[in-house]
Amino acid sequence: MSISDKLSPIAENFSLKSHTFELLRAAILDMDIYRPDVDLRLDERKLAEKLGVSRTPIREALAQLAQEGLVHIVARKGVFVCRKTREEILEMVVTWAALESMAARLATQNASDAELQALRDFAIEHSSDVERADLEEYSDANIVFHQTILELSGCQLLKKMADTLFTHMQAVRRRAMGESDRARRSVADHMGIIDALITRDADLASRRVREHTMRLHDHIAKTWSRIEALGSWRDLAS
Amino acid sequence: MSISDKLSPIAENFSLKSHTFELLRAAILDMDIYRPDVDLRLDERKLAEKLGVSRTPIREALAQLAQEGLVHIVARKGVFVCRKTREEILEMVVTWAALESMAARLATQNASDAELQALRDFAIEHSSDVERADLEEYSDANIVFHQTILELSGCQLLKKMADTLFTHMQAVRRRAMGESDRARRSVADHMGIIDALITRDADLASRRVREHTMRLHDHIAKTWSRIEALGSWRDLAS
DNA sequence: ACTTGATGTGTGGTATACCATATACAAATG
DNA sequence: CATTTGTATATGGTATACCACACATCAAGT
Repeated sequence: MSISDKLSPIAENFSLKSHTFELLRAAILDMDIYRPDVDLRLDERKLAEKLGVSRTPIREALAQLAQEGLVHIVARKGVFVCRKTREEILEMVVTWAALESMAARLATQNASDAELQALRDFAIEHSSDVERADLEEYSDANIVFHQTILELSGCQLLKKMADTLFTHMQAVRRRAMGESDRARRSVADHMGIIDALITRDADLASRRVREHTMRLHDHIAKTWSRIEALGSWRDLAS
Repeated sequence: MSISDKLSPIAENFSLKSHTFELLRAAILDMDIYRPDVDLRLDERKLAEKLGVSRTPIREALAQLAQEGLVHIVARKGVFVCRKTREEILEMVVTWAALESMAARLATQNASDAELQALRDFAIEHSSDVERADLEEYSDANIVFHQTILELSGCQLLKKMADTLFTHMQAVRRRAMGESDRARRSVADHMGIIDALITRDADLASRRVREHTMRLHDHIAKTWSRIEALGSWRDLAS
């Protein structure tokens, strides 16, 4: 191990573009875009000034964010943070269900007994979060649970696409996971999923994951009529 | 209908960036990136000169293409067209199966009888292509068939993500759909899928779509050992 | 009062200049 | 001859200047 081995990662693959991209991405995901009074417009020059860089890397980062669907760029009008409609959110959940149910199917085939056992232990351990009404904690565990299934599928693309959907729904999730009876149901669902995985029942695991996620879908469909009223960037297209 | 309705789309939402993006995208998808001798490097200045624009829109378009996974940008090294490994291609097929099987499930619920009947007619009509050994024609019909299922799901996100995967596999598909016995099997599969859709059997339709697509997966897994040898952009990361 | 047009300002789109690094090659050194 | 080091050049990264358009404001005319 020479000294160069330790130093090489420094400044490797760094650029203001990618740095700006990460920064803006995090900032956008962090903001509560569904509050009616937030300003969705992003001013390139102000962003450039705030970040202490020129407009060029800002614009390149924004182009990437637009490709990812986080912002919407209208030529000669401006760039706006994308506020998702209720229908778009529902579609994201459906697509997520599609990806994760396939992941579960693959996991029955690719995951080791040890990995599944570890997942089971983890789920049991955090099931008490719900009893203690520690929903914050459980929400995190819940995310880890689902990410683990994607991971155990062995298909990186499935995980990557699901992760993208996940981050898009981050602002939404803060509100979705609400009442403790939904959490309680969630715990039961998770145990059912794990059982199916451990018994290597691909069809059952796949089905249970799908139905579990679709319950979230139905819940959002029923309880979220208000986002609709806020409108989205589409209103700008006259 | 006033005259302004007809004229409004002119120059609406046009920018050299988006134009360049489309152009480069089409060009990349059109090139046969798996020939060992092709140059995967894209020179910004040469591209700018060829397209008669400055580097700025080129770079913004390239940033978007990188986000989509079509090219890989290495800081201060260059931008290279992404050559997919066999494993990545297989993962794309798996993910595609996940998306389309969910689409089929939804289609049993959302598609009208008329739409399914039209799909059936279309499939029957083009089943003769295989008999006539017109695989070119059948390949196109095959694509339309699958796109229609995505369409009938009523979930635009499913279709959009599947379409993205589709275009990524375009260069691959030219080689995959080969022997006529695979095409014949494909016809039978399609009819089975349509039957399941018409009888509104969600589980069956979903399963048949998945198994149909996974047959392509297994076929690629068996017959494509050579792409592996070509290497990819990853070789550039020393 | 309403419409229409001129004008000014702000913002995004594009071009270009300049900087830093990677790379190749040449020259120097042992 | 091998190794190293300087240097030239090409190329990507960044900053900046400038342009065109959108929009607001206001003035003039009807």
